[in-house]
Amino acid sequence: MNRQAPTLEDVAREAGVSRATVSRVVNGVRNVDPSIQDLVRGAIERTGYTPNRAARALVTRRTGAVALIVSGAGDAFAGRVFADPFFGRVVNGVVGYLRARSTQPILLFAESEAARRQVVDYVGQGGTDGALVVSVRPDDPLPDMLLAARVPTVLFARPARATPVGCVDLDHRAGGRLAGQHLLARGCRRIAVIGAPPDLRASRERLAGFRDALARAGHDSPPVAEGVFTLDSGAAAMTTLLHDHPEVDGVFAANDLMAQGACQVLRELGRRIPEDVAVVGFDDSSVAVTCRPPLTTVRQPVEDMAAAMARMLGEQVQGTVTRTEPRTLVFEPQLVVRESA
Amino acid sequence: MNRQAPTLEDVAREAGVSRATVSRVVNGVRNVDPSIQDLVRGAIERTGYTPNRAARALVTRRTGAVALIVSGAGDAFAGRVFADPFFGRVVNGVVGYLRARSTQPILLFAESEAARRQVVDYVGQGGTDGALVVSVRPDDPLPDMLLAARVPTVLFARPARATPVGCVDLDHRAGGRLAGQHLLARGCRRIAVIGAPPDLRASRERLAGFRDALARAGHDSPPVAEGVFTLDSGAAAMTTLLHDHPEVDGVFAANDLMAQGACQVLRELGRRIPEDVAVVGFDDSSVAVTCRPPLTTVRQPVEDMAAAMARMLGEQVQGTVTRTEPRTLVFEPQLVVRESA
DNA sequence: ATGAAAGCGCTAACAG
DNA sequence: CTGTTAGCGCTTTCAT
Repeated sequence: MNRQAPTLEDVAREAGVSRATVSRVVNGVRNVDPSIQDLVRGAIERTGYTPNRAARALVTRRTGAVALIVSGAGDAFAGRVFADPFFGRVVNGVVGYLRARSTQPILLFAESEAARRQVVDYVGQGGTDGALVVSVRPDDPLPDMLLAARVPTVLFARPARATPVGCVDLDHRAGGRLAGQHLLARGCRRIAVIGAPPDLRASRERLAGFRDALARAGHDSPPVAEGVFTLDSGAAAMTTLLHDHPEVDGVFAANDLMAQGACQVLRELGRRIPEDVAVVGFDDSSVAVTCRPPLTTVRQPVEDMAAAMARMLGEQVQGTVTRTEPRTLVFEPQLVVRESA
Repeated sequence: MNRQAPTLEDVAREAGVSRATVSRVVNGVRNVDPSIQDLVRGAIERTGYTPNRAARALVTRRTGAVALIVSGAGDAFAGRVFADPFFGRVVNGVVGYLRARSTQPILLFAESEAARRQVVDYVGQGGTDGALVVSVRPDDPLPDMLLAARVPTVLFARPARATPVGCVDLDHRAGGRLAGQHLLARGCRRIAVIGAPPDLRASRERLAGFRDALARAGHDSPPVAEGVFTLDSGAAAMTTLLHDHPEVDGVFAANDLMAQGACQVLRELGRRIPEDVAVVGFDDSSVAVTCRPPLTTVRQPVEDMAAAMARMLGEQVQGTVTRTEPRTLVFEPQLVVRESA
């Protein structure tokens, strides 16, 4: 245990070559005689050499790691994040992309003011080469903090305030429209909405798109009950809706989790889905499949968006000096029809 | 953008002192004249200095970061992990403990052979000071790989093979017993079990404890249908159970997610919970509360266990040369009575 | 194709 | 209490 980890120097001595040569072999640089390569590889094997990340990062100014920061607020934040299948899809998308490029994805939680500071310090001090941020709150200060710390950053979803930073986003309005058209097409006439916090651009646009669709078909603007993306809040909103509009025959929920909550309430009250009330969700997260009945929903290509986010960051980090404008990549939603509508 | 990040040297020049003094101020070492401290702090402010993590880690041989590795297998691994509220509790426990010690918790996913290699490289090359591992599979090779790479490691749950490594675990047998006693006490007589993969020690012990309780009360060993900890598998197991034993009046599921699946099936078939069939889960994860009806369950003090795991690792990393035996810390489960039983 | 040498930015003895 | 001096382990010119 006392033995220090072997260094490049040790390997060089063992192989009878210089440090530089060993370094070249380790990093797969050409211009090394094949026989010497074997020699070195043998020595590496024997010594059990492992490069030292810190030393390498110090000179290359690169860590080979990228942070995926889930940012929001509240106690038991991780618990909430882990209860929402949406994040799983983001992580999968990012991890899939980064693995193939032998970059280490690192998941960080910024759940409080103190945590934000710690996280910004970590990446700002060169703990990673850049940051991918998924914010839960619209007025999240994290992106600005990251920018101030000169950390290459890409966001999932455009921030409320215009910020000079790359991001990927969805055409939420088109998604809302898709939901509205579908409900109309299957004959619903007394339609209601379980909305989401209107301070989120995504919430507003989903709702606007949905209203669009109804308006174009000559329908009134639907009643809206607001939730906060959780199952419980969806159930509560559905209860409210049913109380005020017992004759409702179609519901659009701003995400799948709330749609699931709505379904639970509906079924408890003996309403058949979709016969009595049709339900459309949003996201196409994993609950859309496990929900009873499986949800018809507006699919957000989250994995693709996440991968694109990682790719954008990669380009920014590689940073050919060409300082390109931070772009926003907008993806198109898609209606997935299952049983609930 | 071209300006190099300021270094200790720059700050020293700006403040008119030596590098060492600035370093002392930055690291809060005593023995620095207060007036000079102010001088230095001013210079830091003006230059916008941020310490370089790599340089610091290189000399201190410490990163101030700890990896929390979620290890398992399968496509869309992150998706599954994020669908299981259990992990959220682990993360919360670890994060809570580490934050207070200004250590950066880093979440890593080891979902495939390649990923495992990458992750072991990352931490083995000094990317973090140690690893906390939560394995999904009993024969996970990761702990051994970590050990071979000389990474300080602590596990959540004892591994199948004896491994010289610290871990925290639950008295699963006692937990099973608690569930059995409760079902018996509320008058259930035709009891069945939704089990979990028997290659997991935890599964076997929960079941053994449950059987214990029944046996002591003079009951036969209950029928068992096996699931894999997911909602779907719980529903499927419940369906099987009802088919083979339609008269069942009490069910013990090896985790909450499966219990929830069971509840869904039961309700669809018109069985009232707990009047017709009482259901007891395991874990007391967040679904226990959101489930309809809320689940009576065996609580696993996951947050405490996770914090203890982080603490053990901390002690190991600080490593007074005293090489203590790797211990296993065993926690006691607790019955939480809600509505389902 | 290989080696020698100069740091990367920081901490930690050791002097003074 | 402060400054000087060695490195930590690695990559990377620049010679050879």
